[in-house]
Amino acid sequence: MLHDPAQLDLMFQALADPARRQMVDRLSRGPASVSQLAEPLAMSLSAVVQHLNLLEASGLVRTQKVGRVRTCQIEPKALRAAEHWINERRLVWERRLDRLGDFLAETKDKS
Amino acid sequence: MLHDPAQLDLMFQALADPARRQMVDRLSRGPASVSQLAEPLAMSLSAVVQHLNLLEASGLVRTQKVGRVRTCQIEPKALRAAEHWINERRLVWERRLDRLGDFLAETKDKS
DNA sequence: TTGACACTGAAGCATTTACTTAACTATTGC
DNA sequence: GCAATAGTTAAGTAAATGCTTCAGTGTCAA
Repeated sequence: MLHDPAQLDLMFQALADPARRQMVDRLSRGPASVSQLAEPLAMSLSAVVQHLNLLEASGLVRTQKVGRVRTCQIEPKALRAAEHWINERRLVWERRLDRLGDFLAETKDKS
Repeated sequence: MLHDPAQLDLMFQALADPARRQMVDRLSRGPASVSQLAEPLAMSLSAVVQHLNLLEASGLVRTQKVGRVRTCQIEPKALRAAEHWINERRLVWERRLDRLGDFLAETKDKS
């Protein structure tokens, strides 16, 4: 379910926005309420809630409401999925380059 | 220069689109021309060029034109930068959880 | 040199995004 | 109870995005 392309789509889209990345950054240092998340951002609380909803839909952030405060925290599994996608592609490419290097070295030896 | 926030912004934004991720995926398996990139995509060549320009501006893809064909390839350094951003945040969070776990285990011992 | 090929660029258009404000609900502390 | 707090929801809007089509520009091959 974590490698579901639709979910991956939501995650990368969520990470595409600077404000949302700032929120993720803040949350990486520990849980926070909606207002705490909003504090450093130059936008209305409402806008922050909308960003937060996206982050939650993407699976990157999990929240729970106790009383009137909603506490947010990072979901490292989701982060790992995005990380994994990138890593995979990079490795495929780099292995390719290695093989190419080996091939060139070999043909050079034989010349 | 790779951790320049503006560049990071462009990279995540570039990765947010499914078509562009598909292009990166294709390129991870080896270089390709614009038409080759376009082939599996259900959109005009022109649209593909526009996506490609974004990918190039983000630093994720490098291209060079020889004669009339533009050959594209992945820039693994850029991929690594995006990967690194995510990894960093995830690790900070997970280290936090570990410390919290240690703390809880300790206080439990003392009870 | 002529026609096909591989793009490129500009203009236009529909949709989505990132906000805003304003009105509202549910908790909490006094 | 009542005001302040914390968040939610809806509606509206301006700008950005992801396309399209069409009219090019070079390059190559016969």
